[in-house]
Amino acid sequence: MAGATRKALKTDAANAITADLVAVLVAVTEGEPKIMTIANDGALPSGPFEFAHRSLQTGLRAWVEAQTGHPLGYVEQLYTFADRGRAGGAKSPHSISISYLGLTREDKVGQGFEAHWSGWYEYFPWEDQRAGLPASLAKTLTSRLRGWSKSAATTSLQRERWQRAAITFGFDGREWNEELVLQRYELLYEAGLIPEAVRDGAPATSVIPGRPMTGDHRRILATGIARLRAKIKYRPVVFELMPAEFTLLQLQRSVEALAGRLVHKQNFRRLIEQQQLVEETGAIAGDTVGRPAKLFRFRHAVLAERAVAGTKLPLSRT
Amino acid sequence: MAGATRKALKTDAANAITADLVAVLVAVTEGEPKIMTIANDGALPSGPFEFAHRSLQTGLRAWVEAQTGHPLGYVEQLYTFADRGRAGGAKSPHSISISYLGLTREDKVGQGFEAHWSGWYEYFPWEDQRAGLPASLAKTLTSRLRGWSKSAATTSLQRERWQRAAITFGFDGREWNEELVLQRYELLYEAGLIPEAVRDGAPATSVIPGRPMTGDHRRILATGIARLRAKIKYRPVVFELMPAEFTLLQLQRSVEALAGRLVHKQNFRRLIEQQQLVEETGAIAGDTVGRPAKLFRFRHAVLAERAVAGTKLPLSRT
DNA sequence: TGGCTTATACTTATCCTGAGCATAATCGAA
DNA sequence: TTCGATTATGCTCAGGATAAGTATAAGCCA
Repeated sequence: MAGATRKALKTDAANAITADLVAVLVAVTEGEPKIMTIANDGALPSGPFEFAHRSLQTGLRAWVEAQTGHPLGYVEQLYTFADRGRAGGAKSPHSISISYLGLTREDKVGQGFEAHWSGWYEYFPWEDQRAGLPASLAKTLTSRLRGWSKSAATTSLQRERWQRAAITFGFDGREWNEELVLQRYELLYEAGLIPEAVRDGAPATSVIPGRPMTGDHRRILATGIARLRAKIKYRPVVFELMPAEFTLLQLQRSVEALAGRLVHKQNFRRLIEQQQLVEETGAIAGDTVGRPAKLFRFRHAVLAERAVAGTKLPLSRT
Repeated sequence: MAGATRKALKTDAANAITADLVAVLVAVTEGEPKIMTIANDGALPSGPFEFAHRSLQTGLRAWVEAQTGHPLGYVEQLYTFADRGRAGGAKSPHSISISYLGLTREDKVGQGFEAHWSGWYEYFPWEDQRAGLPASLAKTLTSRLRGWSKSAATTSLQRERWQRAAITFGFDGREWNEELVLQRYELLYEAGLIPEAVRDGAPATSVIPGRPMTGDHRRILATGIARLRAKIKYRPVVFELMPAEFTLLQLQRSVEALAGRLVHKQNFRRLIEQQQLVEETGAIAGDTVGRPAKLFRFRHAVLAERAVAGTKLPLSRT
């Protein structure tokens, strides 16, 4: 073991690999969450980690800025995986993908770039539960997943499969858990219900709606969405996605867009205000219907004042 | 950008690197959290990722089993970083470290290996708040951190530094947050109060207690502890560290050992039981002082029944 | 038997959360 | 001008979760 450790410290040319940096870049515009995509919206932006980069994050920031023409704000690492077996043949040169979640505003993106913004629910239609699922999609999901369950060999396996589907998708009167984005994607993959599964060799059944992506990119996107949905509840990261000034309803709509579900308006306001996450600018929002709303800005001081502070979701059942 | 993407898909020999797998292996024995260490307890076990490994996790499992003689149970990825600049010269071959958190039981480790178990509080004495800090350590910490704050150039910078110290360490009557392990470590590093900082070029001040490690290993350990402390609250991972049968007090002691703080006994039991995390075995613990306790086992069924279930910490202020 | 230790059942006060009602302020159409 | 639609905002209320404490049970040992 000490031998193994020492060996790792030398250059081991035989085990040399390359590293790719993959970015899930998120913005929210008019209550819709967007992600930056390339390759005709079929891939997440990604670039190689090069020697010139001083660190992984530096590398990521460097080429994201080169792509969008604007600096990246909040960045956090998502996951690292080795993609042999999937992309490329079994004997292809090894490569590692290191994925990141980045938050910006859509208006920060420059012109003249191949990259552009797509709505993230195009890739995960079932994740948008704000208005409930379209009846057709709901029907498709349940019937296909029930079919998959039934196709298991033994009764107990069948029960197990259905239980898993019911938990992740909130069937049988269970609650919908918006954080299980990745679990839902993986379940659908296993069940062979998405194009990527068919591409990777699953029997070609009819596939459910939702735009696929190259390689593992939709899985990475799922990871990013899940992370973000979890994070807004205990860290004030939504504000990275908001303009400098906003109304409480705009803030609420952004949170709802990310979480994919509606929240109780009054309780939402109570939480935001009692946590002192925002302060009034004194100005009033123009061009609105109904009673005009006060404008607020994020109180950057909270970052220094407290270790934790989030936007809990006061969920509404309606 | 499309160019950059395509470039990443080819082998770029010039940017080839090697990847190391680093493990934070945790066990809890008699109410003390332990980690597996090598190199005279100065390093975490680590091994190279090799072509023979089908995936990163497979690689990790492979050589951990080779080291301990026993299979690894729960494993989760922690963080990936490129270590140029720190270890090795600026022009040394690039290498990436991918770190993992693994949970086992101490009795599972075989004999005849260099690796062995050390208490994790040897590396982070200030993280054990179960009996409060030893007065001497508490005094050292506050005075050194106050000194660091005072050494800032401007008054506002001084205030900022002290506020940060107060938040992460719970000074000035603030609450101690057991999850801020990494933030505390990084603060101490910045303040030049730990050996690693001096090694990396900080002015050689007198250093606070706590055993250092090679390279970034203590930082990785901090990441692992933080992750585990957060995770036990919403996923039933403590049970990975428990024997098959245990009393509720033993379970409580394990949780307290990991969290570094005490919990309210009665409320702890209520939480565990109402969540139906455990079931009675029917047996009674022997060789105890006081009234004998019932033995329990983990209800593995909860993993299938629910998406989330944790061991919330009913903290006691005493 | 009394004292020590741990286990376990209950009680209580407080705070948090979900939910709903009521009122205010604006615009536009009748 | 008034009514309705729409959004903003203040307030109440019931139920549940939480923190903390009290009380009792069941062993061991001197």
